Amino acid sequence: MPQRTGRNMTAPPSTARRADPGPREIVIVIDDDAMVRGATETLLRSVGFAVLTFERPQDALEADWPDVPGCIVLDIRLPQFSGLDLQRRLAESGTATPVIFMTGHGDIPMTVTAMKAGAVDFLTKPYRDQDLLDAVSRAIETDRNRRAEGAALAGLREAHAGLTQREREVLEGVARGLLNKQIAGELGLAEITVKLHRSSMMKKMGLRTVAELVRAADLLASAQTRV
Amino acid sequence: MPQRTGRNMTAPPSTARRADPGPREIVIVIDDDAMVRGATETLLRSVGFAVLTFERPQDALEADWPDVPGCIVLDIRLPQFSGLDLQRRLAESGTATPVIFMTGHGDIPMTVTAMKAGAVDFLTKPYRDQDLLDAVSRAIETDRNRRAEGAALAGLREAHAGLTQREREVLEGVARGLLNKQIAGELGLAEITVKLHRSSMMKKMGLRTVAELVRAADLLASAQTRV
DNA sequence: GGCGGGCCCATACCAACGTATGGCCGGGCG
DNA sequence: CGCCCGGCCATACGTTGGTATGGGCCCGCC
Repeated sequence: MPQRTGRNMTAPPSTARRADPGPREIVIVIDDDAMVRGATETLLRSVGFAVLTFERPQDALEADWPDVPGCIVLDIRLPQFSGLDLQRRLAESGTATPVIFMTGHGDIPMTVTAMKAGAVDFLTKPYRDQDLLDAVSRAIETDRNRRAEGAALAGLREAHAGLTQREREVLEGVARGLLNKQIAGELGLAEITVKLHRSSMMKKMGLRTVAELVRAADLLASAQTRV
Repeated sequence: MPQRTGRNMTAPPSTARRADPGPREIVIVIDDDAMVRGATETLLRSVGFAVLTFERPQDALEADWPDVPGCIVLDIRLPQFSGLDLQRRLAESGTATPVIFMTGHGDIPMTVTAMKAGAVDFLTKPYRDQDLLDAVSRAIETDRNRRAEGAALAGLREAHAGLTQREREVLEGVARGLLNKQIAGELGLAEITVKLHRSSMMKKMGLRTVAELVRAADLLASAQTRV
């Protein structure tokens, strides 16, 4: 393989504005210590991860990363606001990228808070390189699964948004296992009208069987209530 | 309300062999320090929990607790084997009762291991009484939900076990959204035969709609793969 | 041997589903 | 204004689902 310009990023030489196809996997590293940032970046790059480093968590929040599987590695003690704050803010902004904490002087309550908030791992400095690599690999695998589910859900939500109100009502009735006749009764419609909405709804949602519809409706409902 | 014999357990004066209706909620306390056991038991009883205390984790494993919502509170450092071992053994034996750790001299890696293994909380001594009570309340609530789901699942599994092989095959086909005709083709049967198995299966499973069936089948399948 | 249960199939009938076609209404839009 | 679209309903027809009834086969158990 020929060498690229300078960095070992796997990006085409075309436009360099934004990460277009982007790297395959990315690790966001946040630490106020430049030495740590450099060492961590070197380590992660050596095994093929793309890396973005930030000194301050605010910078990481404002930057937009490539939309590929990844994870965040950060010290729990950081300038401005703590790693726990960042974790919370990320969750609030809908970013569910897995978070790995590392710290040299953390305490147990802090650890418990971080883990309960969904951190996938918590490393104590000094840690072995392999420990970080293992944790990052697991976290990225987690993110990959999360993204697969999220993509399916996003497609469903988009299709659901394209439904008319009536179609949504019929969808809900079918998912509850009601007969067309019963749905018609609830909505004050004729049975034939329900059939029409139902047929149109199934087309728009790309569903072909009641089984698919039930699963899709449950996915939408659970995502609704979780948020 | 008249006072009972001596203890403030809500048990009828009939047979005292085993906890028949049992207390409403139970907390298992495991600690090698008799003072801690006593103090913790007093605290928990004062707010209405039933409490069982054990000095050694082995005792807790061998004892059988009343089958009511509850949780386990234990020190992470214990004689014979550690709290982490106990947590693992409980999981292996199918007991998913929530675990709360408390410790005076734990370290972060230990905390991380415990949390990743599913501990619901991790208290550091000295803790405030209220912290323990809060953690216990949350854990019991978790257990209550887990039990509600488990009971529903157990009923499903029992019904599923009562099906014949053919009925299970038909169930699986219906859950995949296949037509009776298609199921018949896959199984090399006549369509009418599939209808008969299907009808019998729905009766045995206590299901009345395809929607219910799909959800039941998915629950069974997910529980299958998780174990 | 009889008896029950699982398994298989056939005929028959009704209910529910799905689709097509046509008609009516109201509102937004070029 | 005409047109389209969403919503509503009707008739009609073919498919699928659900149940009942009756029959046959095999096997284990009392």
